[in-house]
Amino acid sequence: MKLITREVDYAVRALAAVARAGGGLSAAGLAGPAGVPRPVLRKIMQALSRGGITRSSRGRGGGFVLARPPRRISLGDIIAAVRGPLKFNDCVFGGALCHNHRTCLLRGRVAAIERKVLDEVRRVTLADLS
Amino acid sequence: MKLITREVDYAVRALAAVARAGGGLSAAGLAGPAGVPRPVLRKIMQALSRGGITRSSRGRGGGFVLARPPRRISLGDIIAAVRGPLKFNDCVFGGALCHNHRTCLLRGRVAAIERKVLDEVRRVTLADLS
DNA sequence: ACTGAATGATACTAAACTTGTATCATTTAA
DNA sequence: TTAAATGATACAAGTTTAGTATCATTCAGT
Ligand code: FES
Ligand code: FES
Repeated sequence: MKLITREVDYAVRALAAVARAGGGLSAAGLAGPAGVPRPVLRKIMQALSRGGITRSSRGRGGGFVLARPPRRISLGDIIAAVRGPLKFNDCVFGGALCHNHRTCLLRGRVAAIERKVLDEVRRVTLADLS
Repeated sequence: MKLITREVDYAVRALAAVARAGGGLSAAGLAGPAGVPRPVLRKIMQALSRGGITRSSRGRGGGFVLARPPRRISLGDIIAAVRGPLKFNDCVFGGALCHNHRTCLLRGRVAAIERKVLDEVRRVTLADLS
């Protein structure tokens, strides 16, 4: 039951490195020091760019920069970009027609807990993590 | 990223049924109405008994009863019995010798969030869910 | 005693998700 | 023109979750 997957952890460390560096960093430059397989980091950085957390420049000398200051990038943003939006309360029967949807005993409670967790992960920013 | 797995959901519904029934209920008696595969429910009930949430009696006429009143059975207890203790912050590198353990940026933060979630799931009791 | 209904314990298969790998296309600076 | 970089995808391997199958053990009723 992981809140933080390995990819999220990689993402956080990579972003922290980018923040430190100031300038742009390439995936290769990030993977090496962090001990992350290069293709994996590439995939993660691509997700972060798609999610609007970094901006990328292609071609020779290209790389990644933060799209906004560290203080405005939250752990929640990072999780959302890498794994998709945090959803604790997805119906355990795969959505669609859940015959218990109305009488579900847990749905509301779990949704409430999810909201609190969301608050927490949004409160932690990259600035706190550097 | 599921806080509640299908098995936990099954467990909650089964326990609610046991609570309603007052007396003992067999796995067969529980599985049918809830629409859960019988062997699956059996496995879950066994886990709940091992976890001290229900007490079982074997043999003909046997079945399960709550080991304590619904108000004293929390969602946290149920999750722990069925899936093992809730751990959000397991080191994403599988524990052992994590070369980042000391410098890990996330560990403390995630542990704090985990504690809050634990508080929440412990606050919700079977009585609330029935 | 015997039988049948029930749980205890385990081993196994199948499906879903996470993690890591591999390619090819596109862009850009030198 | 070339080499270094990202974009986009497809694939393989590993891990976790979900479901199935068996056999052993207990116990009430006859
Ligand atoms: S199980 Fe589908 S909503 Fe609760
Ligand atoms: S990655 Fe191992 S402790 Fe953070």
